[in-house]
Amino acid sequence: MSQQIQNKEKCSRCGKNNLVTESGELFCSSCGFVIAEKISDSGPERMFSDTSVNKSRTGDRTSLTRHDQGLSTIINPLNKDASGKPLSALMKASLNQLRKLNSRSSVNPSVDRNLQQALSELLKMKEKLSLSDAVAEKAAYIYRKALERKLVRGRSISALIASSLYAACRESGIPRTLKEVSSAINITKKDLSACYRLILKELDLKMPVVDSVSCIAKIASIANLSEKTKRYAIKFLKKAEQEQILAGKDPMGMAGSALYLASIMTDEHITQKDIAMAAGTTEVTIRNRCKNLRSLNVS
DNA sequence: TAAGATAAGAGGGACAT
DNA sequence: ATGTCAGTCTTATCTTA
Repeated sequence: MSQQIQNKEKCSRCGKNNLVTESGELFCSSCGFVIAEKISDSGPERMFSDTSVNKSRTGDRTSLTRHDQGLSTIINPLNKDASGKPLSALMKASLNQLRKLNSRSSVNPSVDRNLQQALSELLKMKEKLSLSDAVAEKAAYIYRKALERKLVRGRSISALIASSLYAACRESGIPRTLKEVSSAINITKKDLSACYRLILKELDLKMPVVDSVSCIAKIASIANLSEKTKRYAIKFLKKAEQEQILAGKDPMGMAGSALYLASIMTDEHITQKDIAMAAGTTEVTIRNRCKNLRSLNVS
């Protein structure tokens, strides 16, 4: 899902004409300079089943705040996914079930109430985590599927909607950690991850592994690191990928360590503590990952 | 003060029972 | 369904340069 979209502007650092947007960040594919984060995705993201097709992307809120007026807007009848590709037969089938659920829920006060509460929580989280509408839409969609599977029974709405949002982030390749999401809605990381795994299992979702390279941009901007350092860090990660030492490791930890080692090479002194803070992990983890990474020869 | 080392504890996956 | 096992990450504490 992480398609790159070319942009016409020039990079303000290297001047080249290679700006792309990916994972909600606008950056230069030549030098890696990040021009803006959290920009709204310019790709196709919604289709409308009603007649008002020409709504501006940046205009009014649409389906998210209209849960009480008509759920049908969120599931378009075209059987296309967010990027406009046709859906698989399996997806079509589940969409049909979902439409049935929607038509039923308008006369089912309990489901309706649940949705209202979940969506208002979702909006809060979306603001706190600075996420795009597209991700929120995706999260709402996942949540409805979870509702349909009766996954709320015995679980808190907060946990379920939070894990839906986390899943949406993962699917979109936007780096948000379990920790960030869980603290945005005041549930424990443990609950969130348990709920997230349940959703993956029950809904049979397949998530891409978090790309540690995309974590680099995030950490580096928090820690104020130079482009040069970032480039070295990416080299480290590429090498690490070849050597297959990335598997099973926390991507934020890997990215943080790569940046740390890179910052030594570029004489850009940053402490392990600061890196760990920026990466949302601990110094110990940074050190352990560094041990793995040090055996690699990157020049 | 920063970095390295060590140990205890938690949570989750794989696998067997 | 439940238990065990190996591997990972986190937290806390101590040592080293």
